[in-house]
Amino acid sequence: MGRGRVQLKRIENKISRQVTFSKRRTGLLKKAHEISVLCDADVALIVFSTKGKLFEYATHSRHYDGEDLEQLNLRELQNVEQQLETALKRIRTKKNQLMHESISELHKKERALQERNNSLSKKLKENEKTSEQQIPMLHLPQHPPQPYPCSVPSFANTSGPFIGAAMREEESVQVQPVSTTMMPLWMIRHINQ
Amino acid sequence: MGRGRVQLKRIENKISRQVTFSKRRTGLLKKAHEISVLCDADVALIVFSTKGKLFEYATHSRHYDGEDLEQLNLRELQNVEQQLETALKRIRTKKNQLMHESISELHKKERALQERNNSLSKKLKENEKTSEQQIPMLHLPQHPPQPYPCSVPSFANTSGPFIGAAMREEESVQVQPVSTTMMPLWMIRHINQ
DNA sequence: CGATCTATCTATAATCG
DNA sequence: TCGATTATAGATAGATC
Repeated sequence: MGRGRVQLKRIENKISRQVTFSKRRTGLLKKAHEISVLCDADVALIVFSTKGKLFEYATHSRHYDGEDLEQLNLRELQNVEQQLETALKRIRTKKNQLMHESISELHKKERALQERNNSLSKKLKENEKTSEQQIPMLHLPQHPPQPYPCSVPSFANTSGPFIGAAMREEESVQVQPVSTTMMPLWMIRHINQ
Repeated sequence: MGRGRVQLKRIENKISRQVTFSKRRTGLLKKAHEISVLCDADVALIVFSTKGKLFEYATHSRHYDGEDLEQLNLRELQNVEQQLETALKRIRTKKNQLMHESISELHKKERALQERNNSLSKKLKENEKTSEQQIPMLHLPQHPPQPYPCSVPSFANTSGPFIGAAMREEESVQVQPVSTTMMPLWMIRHINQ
């Protein structure tokens, strides 16, 4: 639109990319609003600029801040509570599974290294018999002989500081097919700010 | 667009509303895609038809289904877990507060009714002295004398079946100002399908 | 329902202040 | 960085199949 055909690729000129973003963002929000009104549809639209600035539109926005929470009746709250609990359970399950695998992997490596270590020591000792050189043993910090856990406990309060990292991908942009389970992960971050 | 100006209000004709929805939805998704590519922006767009059918676009979609969860590293999971926990805490706090208020309100009403009841009984007895009519006392089902709770316990597992109700509002649609805490409640429901 | 076809209406790229 | 302006590209309402 406007004076010249548009190539569908990143605008390299920073200035005009910024300008285009501003204009198209406005247009997009407007259209989102229009379709919601004209067609009685629920719409949620979230746009982040390259710099991370957030713009959004939503047909009804029952936020998670105190004031709007007031509006929710008990049944709604029970529903949300249930939903969040289920999500939390899944996240924990996955996290524990990953830690489990991680630990298992480390044990394996540890054993392998220990064996290697032993065989090296052995060879060294043999060498020492033929030479006069003394090479000190390497002492690795020793884990207590950890029993292999059947289930890893939940680590509810061990989260580190928020690292808003690496959620961008360069060329994976495309129209997604319809699915009811889709939700970009970074959206969740905005539940709590 | 097209042959005639558009009034920004719900299209009453069901057929053309449906058609318009289909056309504009396509356009909206396309524009969402374009701005994301042209301006290197992250975009998430979710549209529900009146009938609840879901359409969406997202620049990167790390879903919550098993497969994509695989991709998430521990740090990500810890973050999400923390976020969900915080959200859950707030939801519970609010729910408990509402129940608390509700109980308090009911107690108040109960007391008022009891007083009214007592005074009515009194009057009745006085009347009985002057007439021969016998009017039976009203027996209300009696609550045990409930102590006023300082804190209402959490009802983690009392949620009823999901009721996907009443999230629509007729005329509250408008472009929202930018905020970092916004997230429509109904989105959360889609975390767990 | 979708797809296609215009006539029109909108959005916006380029430009200037 | 912002608003206006304007020429055009693009979106789409209504109609037809």
